[in-house]
Amino acid sequence: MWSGTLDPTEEGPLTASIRDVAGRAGVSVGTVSNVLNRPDVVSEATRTKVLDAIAALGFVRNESARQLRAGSSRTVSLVVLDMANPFFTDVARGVEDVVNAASLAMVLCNSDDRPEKEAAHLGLLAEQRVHGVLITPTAELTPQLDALRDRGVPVVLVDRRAPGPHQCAAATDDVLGGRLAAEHLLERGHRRIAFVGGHAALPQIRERHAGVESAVREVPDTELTVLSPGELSVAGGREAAARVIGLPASRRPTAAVCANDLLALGVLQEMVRHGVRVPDEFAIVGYDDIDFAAAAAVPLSSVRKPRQELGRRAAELLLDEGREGHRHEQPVFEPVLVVRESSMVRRDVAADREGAA
Amino acid sequence: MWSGTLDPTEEGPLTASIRDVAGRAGVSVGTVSNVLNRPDVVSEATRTKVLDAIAALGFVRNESARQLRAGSSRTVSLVVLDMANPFFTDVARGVEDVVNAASLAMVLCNSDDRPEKEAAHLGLLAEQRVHGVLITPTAELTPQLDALRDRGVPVVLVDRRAPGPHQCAAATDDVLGGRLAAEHLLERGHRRIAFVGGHAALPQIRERHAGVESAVREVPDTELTVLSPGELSVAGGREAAARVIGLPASRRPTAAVCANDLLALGVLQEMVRHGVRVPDEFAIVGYDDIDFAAAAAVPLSSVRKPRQELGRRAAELLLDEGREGHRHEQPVFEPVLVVRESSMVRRDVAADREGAA
DNA sequence: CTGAAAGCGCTAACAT
DNA sequence: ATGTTAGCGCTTTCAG
Repeated sequence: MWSGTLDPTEEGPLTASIRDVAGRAGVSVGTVSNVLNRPDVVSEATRTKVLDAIAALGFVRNESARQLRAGSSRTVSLVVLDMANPFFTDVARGVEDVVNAASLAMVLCNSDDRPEKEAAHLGLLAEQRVHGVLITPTAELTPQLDALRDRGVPVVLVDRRAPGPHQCAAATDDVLGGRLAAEHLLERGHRRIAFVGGHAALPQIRERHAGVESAVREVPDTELTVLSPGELSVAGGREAAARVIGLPASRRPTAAVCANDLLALGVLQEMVRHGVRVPDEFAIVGYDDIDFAAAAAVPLSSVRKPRQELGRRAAELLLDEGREGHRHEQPVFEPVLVVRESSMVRRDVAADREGAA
Repeated sequence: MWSGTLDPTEEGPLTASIRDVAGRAGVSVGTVSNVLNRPDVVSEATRTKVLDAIAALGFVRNESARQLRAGSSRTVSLVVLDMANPFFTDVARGVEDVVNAASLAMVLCNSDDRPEKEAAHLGLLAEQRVHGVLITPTAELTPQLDALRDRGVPVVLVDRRAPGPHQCAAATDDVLGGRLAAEHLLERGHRRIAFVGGHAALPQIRERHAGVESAVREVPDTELTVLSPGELSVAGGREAAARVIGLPASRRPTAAVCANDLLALGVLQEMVRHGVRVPDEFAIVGYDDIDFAAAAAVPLSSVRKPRQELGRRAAELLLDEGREGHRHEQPVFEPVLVVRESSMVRRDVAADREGAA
């Protein structure tokens, strides 16, 4: 016999449970559950009865209860370094496509490039028994990530190479990217080049730096100035540019490779503000090739990464982790240099420079 | 007597429960729960015993179980129209600050301006018994929102006026915003003005349009051309600009007010691509004043809204909905016009224009 | 201060 | 095809 809490004549103000539905439809809870999860196994007649009751009561499944039973949630989490960086929202778009197609939900977490925030998020995600975690970690890898993996939660690194073979990662060849940017500037005749990075703890940044450095080293009589503004943002770029401008002319770089486009945009702004002509007096190459790069005051040359594809691939790897006989994969995408106005030296200027050299 | 599933000598590969902890610490589950939730009520000695067991087992609370018991989750959801629009990530930042301070988590959902996606998200959120929903709804208000509210889930509209007094909303005076933009262009001597909106169903867009229209109407011998590209994005802006360029010179507008900055950036790009000089031949005013507006090829004039503040305020209202004696509030923020180069006519050109008129 | 036990809503055996 | 029931992990009375 059913003894629900709801008077069947009036719809309760609060949430109806599966038992209320069963009561109203005159069936058992098991049957209601079947209607919800295996509709084919229940007769047409009772199914409509149940569906009617559901509609009448405004019943909505309680996901917590499902999860508790199932042991894990239907949610995949993407933890990014900077939600405001379009690079990451593009990655997120790729993730979302794949994850939604698998009828899972994506939740976006922002670590703000701060380990404490990252740790807090990972803690919550662990408590929520998320289905999997996609993450671009801050600086060094947290032990929390291993802990998660130990508990059986798939973890895939995004835009970051895996430190070992025991995990999946979808990354970009950032050494190559840095090299492409630097070689381009060297070919254009630049000899004093700046690398605008962030705090050097981030491996992606270190790799880009390494690429730039090795390219610059291969050419004689070159000089590399490294700048590390406080954050990888437009403000950080402005900060770095201000420092460049402050250098004595003899040591001042004539071009910069920036570790991302936000920095590049900031450098550009500050240069323009000080009347430094870009690219004639100072050339700039960004990194990521976010959409705004092409729309900048001076359209920005940039090292393009397959942003959505990175997210998609990472998500696919994550979903595969659950399957039988999964093998960890670590695809590395090749970046491509997109040359725009910010690094195109006009012929006359180039000639001047050669004349002076 | 305890009968857990874990051999106390080895740490289980899977998740330990509160019972395992209790077993290992030699106390009851109630006590473990107390250590977790009301540490002050348990003696120093047992507390450390329990804490040790927790550490040894790598125990992590199961949030689903907590939620099931509590009836609602510790999560607030923000549903936005376009995750890739920096306006919304700025709003999200404001929300996050408030929500985290209340030790709740924020999850960001992207409706992509599509009612079906919005509906799908709201459905999931209902199942998850979220603590509250902040939303910039697509077009007309979904019945689902009322349904959520009926179930006792607080809902606050963001960047959108409430249709009635029975809900909270944090909005901007978009009629004023549209008017500010249009008056500015009229003062600069423009008489044929374009309004670049999206599909006119979005009330925010309609209001901006209304503001522009009323300002234009007040001046004799003016003409307003309305363009409605497919989406409120950079691509949409390019599309609109292409249409403007296609108009016969006699009817072609000399300036545009765009419904958001992405559109404005698109218009700018397309104009530049066709050799139309901005602002001399075509002036542009955007809307939202996202950070990238100032960094555009031609720095963009824009109607500034308090983006983070909008998010913060909305989140505060949401949190207040839970409290005793809550009164619905509908703050309306005043936008401010920020004039930059994209709408500054050079003196000589202005003189030409006057001479011609 | 601690232990015992009920129950949140759901699913999946198992029984009918 | 449908009903019955155990139990997922946790919190919270209520006893002791």
